[in-house]
Amino acid sequence: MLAQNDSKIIDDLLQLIIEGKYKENDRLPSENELAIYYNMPRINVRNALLKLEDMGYIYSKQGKGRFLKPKKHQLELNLTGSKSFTEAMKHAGHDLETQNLGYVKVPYDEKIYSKLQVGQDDEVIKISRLHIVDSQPTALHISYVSKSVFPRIERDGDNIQSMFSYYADQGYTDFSSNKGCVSISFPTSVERALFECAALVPLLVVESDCIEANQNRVLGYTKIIYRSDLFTYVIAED
Amino acid sequence: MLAQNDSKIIDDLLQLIIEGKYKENDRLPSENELAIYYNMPRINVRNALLKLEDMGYIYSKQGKGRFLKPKKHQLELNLTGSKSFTEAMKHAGHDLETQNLGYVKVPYDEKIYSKLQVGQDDEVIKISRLHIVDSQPTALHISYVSKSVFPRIERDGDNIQSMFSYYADQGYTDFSSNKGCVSISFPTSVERALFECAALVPLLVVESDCIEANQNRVLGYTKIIYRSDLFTYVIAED
DNA sequence: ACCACGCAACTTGGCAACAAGATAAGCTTG
DNA sequence: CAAGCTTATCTTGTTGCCAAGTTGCGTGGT
Repeated sequence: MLAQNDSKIIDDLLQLIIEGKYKENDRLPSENELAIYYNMPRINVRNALLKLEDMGYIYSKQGKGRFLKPKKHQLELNLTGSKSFTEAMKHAGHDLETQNLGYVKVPYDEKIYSKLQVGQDDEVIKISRLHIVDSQPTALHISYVSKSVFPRIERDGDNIQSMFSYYADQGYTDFSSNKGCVSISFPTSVERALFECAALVPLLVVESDCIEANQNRVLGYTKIIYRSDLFTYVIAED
Repeated sequence: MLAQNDSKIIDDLLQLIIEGKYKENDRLPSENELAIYYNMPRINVRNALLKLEDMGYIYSKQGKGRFLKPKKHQLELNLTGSKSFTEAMKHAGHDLETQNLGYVKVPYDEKIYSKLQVGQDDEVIKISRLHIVDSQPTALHISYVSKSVFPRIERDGDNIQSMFSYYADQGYTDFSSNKGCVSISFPTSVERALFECAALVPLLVVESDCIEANQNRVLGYTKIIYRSDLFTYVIAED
């Protein structure tokens, strides 16, 4: 599909949307109107519009039409900041709720076990929390910790809200998190359900270790998944 | 489209692809095979596969089948680094070529003019360069400078390879770039052609000012657009 | 005059039938 | 026997038709 047949219409509509030519919940031109205007079969127009819907820009109602989805207001997030996500959101005056999604024992996985610097005979627990900012699910924190470092994790797992607080509770007071690797991915259907987002909304994934300062021991490995369309990320010192 | 009919198949295939169950250029199951397996009409399977194609994971050949697209090897890029993109790539031992895509005078735009701190009567020039790393277009640098700060820009515009070098050439030796705002977007058809990428490959956009240290004057405003699937971004000190 | 019903003209949603390209097996012909 | 053509059967690509939901207008009865 080198020369795509629906790229022109996507370009045009996207530009109109980004320029703000449509207001929230405005009706877009119908499939037939666009088909006539661009002189192409309706199915191509339709595919273009479905793509825009999957990207999260518009929604559709059978029998009525297609409409501009209200734009979520953007949160500002400092990727280089030393503040945790929780602190940063609260500091910016947002209403924050954290849902603990429970924990599971993960089967042996080379990448995760080596990140935690534990042997294959150790047990690794995965703890997931969903952060809801101003009633909007925005970030999913997935942390991996080993049972050897946190023996009581299976008792505490369901109640943890912030990993950093838990580390401190367990006696690890001096630790640092090296914000590490950033990548972009698309949501799985589970993530899509949690974030209440469309299928093609890109996610920004930040992976980082948390290292205890004194003994240089790895406390945990955390993957933070952000809905990329809700944030403007900032790279700068605090 | 709350309950999507093609999400299961996308989930499954994406997991198989990411886990590496298919080798490069391996043939995936045909539309009919998947339709029978998932017990859904072929068109739904087809739409799912087209989505994967647009995401850049697979390619198709009429009459033959669908195949796993070879994965580009990932470049490492330090977002917080003080090195310029050019320096960073060369330093990592990559073959780098920069194509100057020419310059144009831009019509008045509030955001750009205010970023450059120039009046509406000033002229602003947009200079675009495409960076090709190991024969692969990877990043697009778009810089805006004003004619009042760089009077000779229209003579030099076509030959600039690196903005930083040009700033230095023009006598501005002490300047700093605050890597600022990061966001994710999708390519326009022009960008898609330049990057030789699929329609739904997310782009990572980094916007930054360059400020002259002595007089605190804004030299230029630069937007760097990266193909997000070619990089693993790193956030850390050099 | 006014209300109710129905029909017509729109909207998006879904799908089946057909077209076109590729490949391999089998038949025909020299 | 071998070369070349045909055909059957795979693959993906395209198109057109009909279903379903919504709205509004017009008509007919009260």
